[in-house]
Amino acid sequence: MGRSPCCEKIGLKKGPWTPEEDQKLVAYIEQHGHGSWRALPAKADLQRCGKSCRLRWTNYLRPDIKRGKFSLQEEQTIIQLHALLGNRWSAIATHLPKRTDNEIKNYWNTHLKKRLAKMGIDPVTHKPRNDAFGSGHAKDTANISHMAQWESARLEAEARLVRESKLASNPSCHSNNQPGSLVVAQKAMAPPPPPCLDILNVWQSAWTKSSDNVTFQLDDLESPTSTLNFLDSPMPKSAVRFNQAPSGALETARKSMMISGERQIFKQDGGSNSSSGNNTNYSGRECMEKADPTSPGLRGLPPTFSKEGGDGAWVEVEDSFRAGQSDVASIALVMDGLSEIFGYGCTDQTSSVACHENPNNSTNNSANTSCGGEFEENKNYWDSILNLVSASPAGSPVF
DNA sequence: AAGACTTACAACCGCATTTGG
DNA sequence: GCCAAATGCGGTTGTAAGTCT
Repeated sequence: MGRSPCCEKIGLKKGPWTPEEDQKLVAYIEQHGHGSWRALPAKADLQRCGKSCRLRWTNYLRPDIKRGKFSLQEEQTIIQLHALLGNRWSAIATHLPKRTDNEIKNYWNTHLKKRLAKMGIDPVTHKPRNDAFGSGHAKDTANISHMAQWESARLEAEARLVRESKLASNPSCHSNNQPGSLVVAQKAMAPPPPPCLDILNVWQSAWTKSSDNVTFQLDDLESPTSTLNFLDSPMPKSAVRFNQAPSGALETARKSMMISGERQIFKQDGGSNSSSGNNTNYSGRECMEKADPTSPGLRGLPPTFSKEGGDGAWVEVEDSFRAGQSDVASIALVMDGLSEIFGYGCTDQTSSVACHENPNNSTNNSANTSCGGEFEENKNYWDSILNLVSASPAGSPVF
């Protein structure tokens, strides 16, 4: 299907916006709202395409945008969320109130990425370079990068599911508390400890050492003989198992991972070529239905933030929340396909699941004791992630 | 002082996804 | 269900400002 240009290119201005143009755009939107972006330029007497107007508004002119230097906390948030989410700037931006995805992306590319690199940390994997598997061979590097991407996706999935389980277990939020998502969530509760937490400590230390708390002291971090106490970052079990994954399950998981829309989840899940998904308590479809925001259990959830400006804000919240729920559903599909790949079927982790499916079950509690070492070890990590999520001033439901 | 180089970031491009007729 | 428009998103580019030589 051919794609028509977003606007008539001829006669439309490009490049930096002038104050007059800004004024016209702001005045029009304040008076009428943006409505259709495509129709806006003509109505606002602007020689710009609608897309350009939209970008100018969302990235620069919107009144609820904070500009200026990023704080230490903002930097740490970006780093931590980037370790979880990768280059998903819009998702990261929802945790940084008044910062746009474009601004965060630029800041990452021009500041944070370089600093991490100077610290000897791979900004893609968030792991120290020249570690145990840093052989330098291109093939290995590619594998590591690939595995890191999957690991990142998995961490993201787990964070979402844990959050979902929190919601599901909160009776004040759910009129009908459904155990399904909890079961699925608990199934994902044993991630490897990420190195980013140590990185953040170093980051904070560098800020603290900084004389004026404004200039980052890279010199403190550059020495190859630094005493920086990075984790050893052993190859995660899941990553090791990655290469052993059945190709069918891998392909299903890959497809699921790409999915973000509910309709496509249906298509994929309902398709006859689905080659996995029989080893979880709830199928992706079932979980997706549970995650449907129109379902009674989720409909009662109130929006968690609002802003001046009326309906548009609420729509954003609703959309964000809906996206989060569909992501939970897609993750359920992923879990179907990845349970083998990422080792959820391994003894200790499934034990953890069993431990938490029924907290009142004494057998399971004892299982928790015996198998819960890893679970407990990672509890702090997840507390950190959840604190980060829940501490968002906007309280926005990103996951 | 001037040209080369670097940095920072606004803006653009194009693909993916969603929406509505 | 199909199609085109609208919108979202991430990667990339262009350029002004700052710094270096």
